[in-house]
Amino acid sequence: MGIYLCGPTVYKPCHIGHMVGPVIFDVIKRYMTYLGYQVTLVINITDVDDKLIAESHRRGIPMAQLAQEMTEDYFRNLQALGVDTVDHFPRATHYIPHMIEYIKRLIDRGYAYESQGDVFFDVTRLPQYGKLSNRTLEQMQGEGGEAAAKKRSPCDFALWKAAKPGEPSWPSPWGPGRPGWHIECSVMSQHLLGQPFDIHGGGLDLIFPHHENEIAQSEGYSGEPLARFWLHNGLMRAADETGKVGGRHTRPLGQEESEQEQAAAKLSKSKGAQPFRELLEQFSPEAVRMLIISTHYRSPILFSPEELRRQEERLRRFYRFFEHFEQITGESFYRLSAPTRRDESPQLPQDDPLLGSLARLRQRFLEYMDDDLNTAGAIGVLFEILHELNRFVQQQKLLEQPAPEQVQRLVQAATVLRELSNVLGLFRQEPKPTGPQSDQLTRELIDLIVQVRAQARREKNYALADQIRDRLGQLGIRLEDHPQGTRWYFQS
RNA sequence: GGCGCCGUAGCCAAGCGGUCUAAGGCAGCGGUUUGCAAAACCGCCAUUCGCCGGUUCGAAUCCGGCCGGCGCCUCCA
Repeated sequence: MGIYLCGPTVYKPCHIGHMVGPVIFDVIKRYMTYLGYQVTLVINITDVDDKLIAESHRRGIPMAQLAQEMTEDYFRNLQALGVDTVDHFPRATHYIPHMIEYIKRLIDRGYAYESQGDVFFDVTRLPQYGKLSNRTLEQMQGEGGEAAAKKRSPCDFALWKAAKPGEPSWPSPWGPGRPGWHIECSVMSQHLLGQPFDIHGGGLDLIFPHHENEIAQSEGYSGEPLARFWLHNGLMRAADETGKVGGRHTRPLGQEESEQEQAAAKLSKSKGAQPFRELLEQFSPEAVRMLIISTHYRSPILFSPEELRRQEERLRRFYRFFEHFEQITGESFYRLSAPTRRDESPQLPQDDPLLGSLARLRQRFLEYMDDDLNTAGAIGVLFEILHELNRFVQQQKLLEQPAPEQVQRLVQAATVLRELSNVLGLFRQEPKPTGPQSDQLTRELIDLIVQVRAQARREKNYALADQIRDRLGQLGIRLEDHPQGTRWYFQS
């Protein structure tokens, strides 16, 4: 099974919006693999483009260097998020000869024409043009500006652009130039996955013109469909000035809309588009993954710091259990080995109250995933599983006096959580403390203070102990006293 | 103007014709527990799904209108 996702144009550091598609498709690949499919996942890198040229001129560095830097930024961010299921990251500039051959064939077949060193796709030759985005040539304005004069029809789009002085270029039968925006996806997807392949994905904003034009090129080239299924993810939007997440903005009837009430806007058009690596200084990558998959993939996601904090809070419920689990069993939850395939998952005894319940919850999780990748519903089930596990720990007093046979049942039950959270790419390793003050010295100093406080508590000097806890709390460090000792963590 | 999406509790969010007097989470409120907190556990927190009509034995779910929000319409994931 072949999947192709449109990746970034690497001219600026990527923001959180660029992470939505990769996380969703990472989950898709994980789930499909879990179901037993052999999946090849491709995400392309567009490393030649007008915006790259403009940015490289502005910064006074070669386009290739800019692209390399931004590609590395992109890879680092994907890695932080645990997106490690991608098989190929083809780069447009590595496919120039393929593209030239591809364009030549389109000209030969009468779908493209050369004009003053540019090559354009002739959309009038393809009656079905516009079928993906449900629009017709009559409805469209087409592109104005300087390119318009060279085109037969205003809706024709560039396959090859003649180089202007000072622009990076490659030799071609039509003179030195560079590829147009859409051609790399047609060429690289065909090269790596064949045509048609199974799923083509991208942001909702790419349906037109990008994907429409890919279809035109690919169908013009071979007469075959490009992809069997199209999957477009909702866009991430930034919350408004007030930081309010709610998009409804109810106000008393008759009251005028005030200046401040600006609606949430698309990230690329707002100041919410902070470089992703800066965001990671304040929030854990797992919170970002959680945010992305807590909404159905086709819906827009509202981004705000408040929302990410909420995700951190949700995750902490799981982390606390994992700590308890390790205390009880002596094993790390993160390293539990669990079935990696749906059909390898063992039958759990229906008559066991705990394990029978887990079996039903597991079933519900899978039903959600089968239903158009309802990750939000599936995560809801994960919380119900967590609740069952916590309840069992409480009822059996496993932290105080763990009976071996009950511990064994807990491990079996937790293995179900391990199996299912793997499918979502969650909890794959122990979370690192995040926050600007999370360096090692700080952590050791906090450990020291906590030890001193423990001594005070032993001496029943509760006034001092409480004062330390309060003051640390003011610094964003939260303490929890457990029978087994004190746990602390940063709270952003 | 054209094409399309959305409106569920204070907030986020699932639900897509009956099992919905609507999952799950955040926040909040009681209780168990705790030196006190926190966490965990027990319980509470939308008879109602933007508004108005219609279809149906039955609607948050389908249709129409209205109100409100958002995206795309040539280079944004």
